[in-house]
Amino acid sequence: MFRTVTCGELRIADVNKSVTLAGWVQKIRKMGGMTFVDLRDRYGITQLVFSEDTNAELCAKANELGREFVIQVKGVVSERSNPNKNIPTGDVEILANELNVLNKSLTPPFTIEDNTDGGDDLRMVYRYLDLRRTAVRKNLELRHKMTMEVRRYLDSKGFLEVETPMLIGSTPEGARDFVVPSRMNPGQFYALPQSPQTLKQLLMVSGFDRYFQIVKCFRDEDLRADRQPEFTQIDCEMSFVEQEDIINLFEGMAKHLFKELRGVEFKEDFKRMTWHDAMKYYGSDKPDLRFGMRFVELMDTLKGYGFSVFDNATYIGGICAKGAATYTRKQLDALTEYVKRPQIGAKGMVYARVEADGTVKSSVDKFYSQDTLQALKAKMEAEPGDLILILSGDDTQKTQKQLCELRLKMGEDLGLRDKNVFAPLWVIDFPMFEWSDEEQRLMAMHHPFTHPKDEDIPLLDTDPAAVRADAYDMVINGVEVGGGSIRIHDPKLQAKMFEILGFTPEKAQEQFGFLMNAFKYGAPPHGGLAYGLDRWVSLFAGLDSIRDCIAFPKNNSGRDVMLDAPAPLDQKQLDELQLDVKAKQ
RNA sequence: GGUGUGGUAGUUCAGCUGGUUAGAAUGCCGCCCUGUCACGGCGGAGGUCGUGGGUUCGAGCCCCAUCCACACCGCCA
Repeated sequence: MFRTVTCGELRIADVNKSVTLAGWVQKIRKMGGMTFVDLRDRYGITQLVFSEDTNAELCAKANELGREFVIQVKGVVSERSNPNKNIPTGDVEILANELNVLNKSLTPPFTIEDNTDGGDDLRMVYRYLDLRRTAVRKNLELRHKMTMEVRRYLDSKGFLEVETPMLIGSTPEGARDFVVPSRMNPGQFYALPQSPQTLKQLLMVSGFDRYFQIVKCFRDEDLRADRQPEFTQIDCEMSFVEQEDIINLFEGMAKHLFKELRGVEFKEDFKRMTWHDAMKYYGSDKPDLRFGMRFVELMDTLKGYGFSVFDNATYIGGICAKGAATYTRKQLDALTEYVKRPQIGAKGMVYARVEADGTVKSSVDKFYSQDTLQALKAKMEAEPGDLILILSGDDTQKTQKQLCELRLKMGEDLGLRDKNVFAPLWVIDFPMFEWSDEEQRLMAMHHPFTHPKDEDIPLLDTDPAAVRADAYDMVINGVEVGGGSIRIHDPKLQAKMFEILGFTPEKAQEQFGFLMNAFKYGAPPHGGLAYGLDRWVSLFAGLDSIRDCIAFPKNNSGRDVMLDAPAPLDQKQLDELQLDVKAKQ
């Protein structure tokens, strides 16, 4: 045994015990005749004391230690004369009588502390050192706890965890696949799953009526702070259920997780909002409901008064920022610049302040009488001290998206996006399809197996773009933490979907024949959902990036800077795979 | 594919209108210090200013190209 106790467990009650500890040297404080060493492992920090009076030779040895040396210490637990209230072990220290250096260490390139001096880049290169830091380790501990609670909850509800293969076939639709060449089948490729979607549906056909899996998924698309090329889903599917059953069960799971991991109890049902309302009032299919500032449509109020920008607009919308009338001209100009950035793309912004006396002062005063501005105030339900911000444009959806960005920015600036406040909701009734300019055809908004709303099925023939789906997303604080749908289990309806999506019957058979054939053998009605584990954990941990809750994440361009992957292959490997690599342009 | 921000000591950053020997903090090394816990004191070492080119009497600073990182747009059923 290298140790009898960890560095986080000794207390005042342990005084006079002889113990052996092992861990990393966090810090050495030399005081002349005595030396203090902070010994760290993942459980905590324990102070070791070496004194010239007691053992000069041992004290000299301790003075030779460096940061991150791995050592083993034997000694006696003793009460401190000066306790440290900041750490749980602060009442005791170890009077060392034996010191073994198990391994030396180079000086690490950054400090292993909560407030490290290391930048993101460097910490990723030395991720194994970064993971020694409490702040990062806590995130992985939370992740562990979360997967344990998920398994506990779903097991209690009768779900079976079933593994599905990582090497599967490429499917059209959706994201770009990561592919793996097959040596035994030259010129052919596996694809890594974007999700186990079709496999879990096959499990439903097999009669596993409650399935789940905590599983890696792979999508070869450009990355963001909340997107990794490989990420983890809590993937679930159920048979003999309707949308309501799924929503209830997984809302229950969300509540369970909030309670167990954050101590937050939701007594009420989560809000539900149709996709249509989410777009209308928030300009987003994942609205952040931690604050108000709902959009108010102002076409009737402001159009037709000679202000050509509004007169020519097909959409005019405003938000009311409570108490923000104190914004200076400089701040308003900065906001205007913000929405005019190419990423947002607004042409400009109109603002109106409600003064203390109730009058409205706007940036377009010369076009509008005070009466009209008072009508604006009434429509916006604005009060003295409020600031009204207005965007307009000739593309309703685009303008609403811009207004959404402005709303989020104002929410941020006014401190309304508190990380310790959670506002969950279900967004329901998604459109079945969306038009793709690139492909010049309708694409499935969720995926091609999504069941249309029964009452909209007739529209499949007449107006497919108007069809709504039995699809639902769970959104918390403006983050899509999960989503799912009722699936089609009728092969005829599925064939019709493929037809609308532009598949010939032959192509559909080639790509999805396995699924459609399976459905011929008695597919139960089924549906499911997948939660994004990484997003949940980062939400619970209050992180800005999901990278911080992944042990070994990839950077912005999909590289693992620690392993230096991806990398070229040896010619020998390429030959085996019968692959030719084009020279880089 | 696009937009923006950044790249200076081991690390995090400052560096003015282009002008002497490029600074601070922290880390590291040495000496001192017997109750520290962000210990303290004194001293020291440490630089391809991302890379390549250009403008200039003179470039960390200006221009062009390029690489890398981060954020975002497109993209991500």
